Amino acid sequence: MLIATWNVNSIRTRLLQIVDWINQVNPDILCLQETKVIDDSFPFEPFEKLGYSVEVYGQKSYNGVAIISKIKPENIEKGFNGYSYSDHNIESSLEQKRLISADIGGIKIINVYVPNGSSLASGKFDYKINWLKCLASFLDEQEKKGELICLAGDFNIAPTNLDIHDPNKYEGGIMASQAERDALNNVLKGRLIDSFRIFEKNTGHWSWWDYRNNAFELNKGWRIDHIYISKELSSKLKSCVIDSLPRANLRPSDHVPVMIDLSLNDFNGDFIDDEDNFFEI
DNA sequence: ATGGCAGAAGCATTCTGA
Repeated sequence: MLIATWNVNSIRTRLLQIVDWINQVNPDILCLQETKVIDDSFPFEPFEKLGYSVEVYGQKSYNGVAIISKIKPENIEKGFNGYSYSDHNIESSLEQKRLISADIGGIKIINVYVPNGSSLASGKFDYKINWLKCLASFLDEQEKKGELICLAGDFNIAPTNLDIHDPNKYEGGIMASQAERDALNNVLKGRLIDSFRIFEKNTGHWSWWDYRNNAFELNKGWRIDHIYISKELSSKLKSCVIDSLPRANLRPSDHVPVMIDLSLNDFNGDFIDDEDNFFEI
């Protein structure tokens, strides 16, 4: 079962590129972030024509997440459980549309768009840390229920200095601070593992390149898009790849897809092995 | 320290992102 995540930076602007990518790769589940559209205006038809179910949680102009899945998702939840807010200074009525989760093929798929935080001195940074505390509470609740988890999305955090093209320049700053890494580790709590690092121990692998300063051409990127899975699923993990090719498209998203392949005995969909179609820069 | 590039809203320019 192929599970992918992609911050597309506007579903409407990127629609044809996303459909092309689906046709090439044939993922079973695709988690999208930064759809930037209200639910009534989401382009459902192109995905439904390809046989996918579409679940969305969007808002005007900013944020927005969606799950595209061959198997019909069940127990769809949009945002955090109410209890998660109360301890962490986030009003549910002010919630930004950054999380959607569902049960698919026996796994709890949790699709997140973690706030960027702007800079460490910004109020947005406090929001980011509080949002990650809510996410930790949300995962505690899933763990209590005994769920097998796949937590995928744009985390806006480089987990280690190996995940930054120039750590000397950026260490301690936004997306690379100890406070953010601590907050992320408090979500993972050792119960979730970074799929990509099962297979690749070296630096030089990025999922995001700034639009500015020819960052992609110079390969000055960051690895901030991640797929974390329950430890119990690790024996099922066949691969994790970053498909950097879409970043070379005309009018690309600044992020590229990340995808894992899980071999699940009880999965009743198609098994496609597309590893040969992926390249690392 | 700042800008650079991109998208949305909406029609000039501002806000936001990372």
